[in-house]
Amino acid sequence: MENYSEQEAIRRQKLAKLKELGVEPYGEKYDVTDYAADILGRFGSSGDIPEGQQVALSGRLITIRAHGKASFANLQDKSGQIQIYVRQDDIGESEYEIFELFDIGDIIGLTGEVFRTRRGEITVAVKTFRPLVKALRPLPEKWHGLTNVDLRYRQRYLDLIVSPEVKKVFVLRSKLVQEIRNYLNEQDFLEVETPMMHSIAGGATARPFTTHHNALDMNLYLRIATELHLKRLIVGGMDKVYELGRIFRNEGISTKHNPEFTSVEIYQAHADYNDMMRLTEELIATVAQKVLGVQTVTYMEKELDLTPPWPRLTMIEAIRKYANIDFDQISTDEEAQNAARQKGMDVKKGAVRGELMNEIFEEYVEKHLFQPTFIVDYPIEVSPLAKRKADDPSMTYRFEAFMAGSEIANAFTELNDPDDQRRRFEQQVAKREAGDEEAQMLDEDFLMALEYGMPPTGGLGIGIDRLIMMLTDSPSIRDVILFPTMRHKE
RNA sequence: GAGCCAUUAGCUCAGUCGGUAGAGCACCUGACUUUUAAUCAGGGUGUCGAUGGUUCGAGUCCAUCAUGGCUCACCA
Repeated sequence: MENYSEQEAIRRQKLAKLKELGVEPYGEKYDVTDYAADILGRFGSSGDIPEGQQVALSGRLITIRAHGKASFANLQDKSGQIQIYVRQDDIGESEYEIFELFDIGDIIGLTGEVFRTRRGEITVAVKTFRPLVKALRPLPEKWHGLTNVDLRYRQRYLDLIVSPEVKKVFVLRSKLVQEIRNYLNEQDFLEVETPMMHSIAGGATARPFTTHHNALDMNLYLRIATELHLKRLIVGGMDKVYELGRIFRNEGISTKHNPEFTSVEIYQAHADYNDMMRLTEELIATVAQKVLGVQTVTYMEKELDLTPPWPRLTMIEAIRKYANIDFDQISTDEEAQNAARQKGMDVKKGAVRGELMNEIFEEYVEKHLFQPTFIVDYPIEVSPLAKRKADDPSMTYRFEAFMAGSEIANAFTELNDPDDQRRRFEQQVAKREAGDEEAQMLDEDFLMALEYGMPPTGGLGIGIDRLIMMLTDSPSIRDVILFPTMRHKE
């Protein structure tokens, strides 16, 4: 007992007392017929409540106001809270004695009749009740709730109990994800599941997590993208597929990055990146409309208008506009290096035009892209899986969508020339051998698939967590991930 | 990985110049049968993140470490 805090010890004493009185503190399933929000909705904010409105509900006691031989309390269930009223005269002395052993945090089931108090609050006058579970630890304070972010993430269940707005975000997340699926399913896309453990981590430039399979004595990577497997399915004739699921990248943690995050990748044969742009803006606007009822949301105190069509700007135009550099006038690596140096950037030896273009874009342009914007046509050096533009072989049919200064989607007309793909992989391997741990690996098996022939295809990836951030006005990715990655605490 | 900040009761926080630890909520005792941040009277429940050091004396000063947040770097 000496390890328990005073409050825990007292709760355990009450637990023992309940058992002494012949009451099982960990009750069986309770037959619930009503939920708090439904009851409140049924009777409105004023007016008489007819007699005989019987209800049965269960939930957690969130506040208790004892007045001697009667008590008020608030009961919280999945729908919200409702006040309950317990009177010794109504339930009898021995039952009231049991009720007095309840603490904030306990879960009980009860039946009663709905009435309106003098002050007008809809309340359930309890007739019968039963303990369902005794809480052995006290809940966080009712007024300030749980604000210690460390505890909020590590003990998310407490955050959910005491912070309705936190719960609301995760309910919205669930609905938004469901609507993404609905939208894609209605468009005749097929949801598939591909391996999460890869022998080659491909489809993105990122450092993977590694693991090991004992029976096969084989090292495996957790996937960093779903791309290469989904394209194999396109080769296989599954013309419209998507996968919505977890991706793992062994990189930094920030308000925009969690080591595991959720993406949806969508592939459509006989489509190109223009089709993917339309799909992106329609998909996002539609799910916002369906779940939030609007296409204009507030993010960080600014209006974010999701209504299609979103503006399209080539990367070269965007750089000209925000960084005042005209890459149409820059054709060599040396000229690009000079332009970057003039901007005050640290230019690596041997940096090439396409990489510098991308760096300048990320440094000077991205942060300006608050309203949803498509940045179109990316340099080939940073787009090893995208198809080369017919009219400019240094550029690809690729776009990224930006919202609130963050990249939320990446898409291209897929590269389906296996020989070109092999050369691009080989360039990545060379970068890798030069020490770039994020450069891609050569996936021979994927190249073989391409050699069987992949039809012209548009592919799209959307970062679900970031999209949810924007749609729920959440400043940190940890606000939209129930259990964000945390350091292990001793 | 770097810089800055934080860590005190179950929770939210104060703690002055280094002098034996404080408040609100929660909790305990008593009163109270329509309250609602219930009220009234009483009660402080603590390894001051950890370990060293300085000092007669450390929550407070110094060092190291741990955890978290923010910013930067990396990344989506």
